Amino acid sequence: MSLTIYDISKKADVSIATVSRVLNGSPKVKEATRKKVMDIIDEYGYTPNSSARAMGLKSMKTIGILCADSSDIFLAKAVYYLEQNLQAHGYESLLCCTGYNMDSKKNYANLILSKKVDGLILVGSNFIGSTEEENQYIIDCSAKVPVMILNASFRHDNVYCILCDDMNSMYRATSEMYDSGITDILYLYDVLSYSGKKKLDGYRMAMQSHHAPDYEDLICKVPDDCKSIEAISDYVTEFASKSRPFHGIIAADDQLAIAAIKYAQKNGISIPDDLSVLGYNNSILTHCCTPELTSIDSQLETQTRSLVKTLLGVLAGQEMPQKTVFSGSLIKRSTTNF
Amino acid sequence: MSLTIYDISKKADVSIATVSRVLNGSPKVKEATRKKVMDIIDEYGYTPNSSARAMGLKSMKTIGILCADSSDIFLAKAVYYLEQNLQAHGYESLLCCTGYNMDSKKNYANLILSKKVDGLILVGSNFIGSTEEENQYIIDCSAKVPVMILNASFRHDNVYCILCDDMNSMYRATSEMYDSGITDILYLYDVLSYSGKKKLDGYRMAMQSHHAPDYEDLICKVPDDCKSIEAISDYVTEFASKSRPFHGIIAADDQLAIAAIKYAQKNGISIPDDLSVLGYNNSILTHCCTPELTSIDSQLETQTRSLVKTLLGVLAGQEMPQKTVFSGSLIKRSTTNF
DNA sequence: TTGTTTTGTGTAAGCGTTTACATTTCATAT
DNA sequence: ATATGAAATGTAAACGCTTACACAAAACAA
Repeated sequence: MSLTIYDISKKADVSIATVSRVLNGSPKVKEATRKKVMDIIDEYGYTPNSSARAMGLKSMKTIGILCADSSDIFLAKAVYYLEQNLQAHGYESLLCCTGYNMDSKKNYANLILSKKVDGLILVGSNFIGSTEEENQYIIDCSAKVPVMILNASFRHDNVYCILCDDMNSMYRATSEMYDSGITDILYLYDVLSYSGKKKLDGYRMAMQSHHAPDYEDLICKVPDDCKSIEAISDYVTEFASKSRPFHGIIAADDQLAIAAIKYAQKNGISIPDDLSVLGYNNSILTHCCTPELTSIDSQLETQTRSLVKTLLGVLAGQEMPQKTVFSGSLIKRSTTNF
Repeated sequence: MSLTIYDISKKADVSIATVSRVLNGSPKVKEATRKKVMDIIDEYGYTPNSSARAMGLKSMKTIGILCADSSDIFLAKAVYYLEQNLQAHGYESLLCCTGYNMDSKKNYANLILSKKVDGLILVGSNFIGSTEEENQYIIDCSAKVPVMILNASFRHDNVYCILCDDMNSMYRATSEMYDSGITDILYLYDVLSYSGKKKLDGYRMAMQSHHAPDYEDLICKVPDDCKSIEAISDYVTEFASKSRPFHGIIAADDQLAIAAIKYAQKNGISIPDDLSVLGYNNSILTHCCTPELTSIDSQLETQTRSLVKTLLGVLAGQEMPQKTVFSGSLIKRSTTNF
């Protein structure tokens, strides 16, 4: 059995309060005592029990992280950065992957409602907005702990959002492609999460403001059952066979963009001469294809740093901005000419 | 402030023991009482405090997961599967990313030694073997909780290993390439983790058993500072300019293989006609390049399922196999001819 | 009825900490 | 020496839960 603070106190011939003080770096301990206690601790290898500690402190020093699927390249990066940041500030993280089917939200109910966490981070915009019930859920959580949302906006007390201005980023990127002379741009997306909607809005806004005709015909939604790159590229092929010609594809994420590249390659379309392709997220996938993929970087690392900073501020009782917006930047590679 | 079991007991006009029993599904509660308590709980939205619960139960129902970098594609998948499996069995997971620099092992010391976890999972073979001191660390941990190691072998009491027979997988893949007529095969690797060593051994063994001449000259270690795909492919170009010709590249993981493909493309070498390329892990990257990458699948999902099953068995006091080995399978795509 | 199980519920101790408050020790000023 | 206050340490309650044990109620047998 593990040693307790009590065992240490006896061995060191002091009270448990003193041991606790040493452990917590209280200034009111004589140097000699501190050393004596520390020596015993080192010798016997005592480590505090954090459940007990949590009871005493009424805080777990733990943050819950909810994300749909931590094996998704983008989300995995986000989770990783968050984890690193939290750890650097003495917090642990409790990861919980909810999956995309929102009805199984009881899954993560467990975590949050067991309220051992001091705060909650929702990673990815797919937590927002599908149904009223879901939003209510976030509100309920925010009643117990501060809720941080990465990559989506949600206005409510005790809810803080850190995000990239996806709409604007997409607007600018689309405009840039348009201005370079490509006026028939296909927009490729799958699920319409919060940020998914914003991106689509950005595309639409850009096309509209350039008076592009009938761009709605070039908006291609990949069916839900097309998950693999191959299936997506097949779907694009099918879509292209029925739609009017296009010379640009803007995809809602890098994986879709890769599928677009595959589509072009299978159909003998040359990139970027006959077709420009643009991805989103600037993930490692951009380097894996040939030509390498132009993509929009949403500054994920900066966002996560800001998120943790905000969260710590909130936990410390400070007033913090409820919404922090970063702007994405276009990383030009070889699937585009501009 | 959150409600406690005490509040509920008063509202329901029963004792806290009864509430606790209801909560824990004890059979010795009258149906009427159970309903009364449940109604109150639902009405007021009580949720148990898991720190307190952990103190009572002397178990956190939490498993610590240690991995170097959860944003690595392979590790992220592993972590995800583990998380899912644990959750399905009522356990939570505490993720801790240690980074690759082992001297900062104090980082994860925190986690384990705070022993709130019921078990520990080490994800990835880079936890094993570099130094004696590191191994000692694992032994120390295993004295407190069962230690599960994914993807590496380590023989010790209370340590359980689940892994893929990387050596054999690599041996078979190399042999298959060799037998297809490609006898000058370059082996590309970066860090030599436990499984990294095994893979290299497998390559060597295959080359040796086929009496391939001077294959040691074709073993290419990427320097530690070559992290990006681009840097790696440049390094391969440089290596190739000095080495004798080769017509196959076997890489220790998919990312290295992608870099190999990039090398070929930059130098006008046609894949698979002039050069066959083989990756490892069968990650999503295999679908991103053109031609698509032949790779070895190490059955990660099966492994993780087995790991969790073993862990739960150990926690339940059952006798469990200390070592479970799966074998990888070659997934043939278009970077190879065989 | 009375005694004997069986079943359901309550009481209280314990889990390992933190910390307000009480107490002791010690240095300094008188 | 003695009083005084500061510094160091100890005592004990609290945190919210589980559970062994004690006890009461209900069900059954005689």
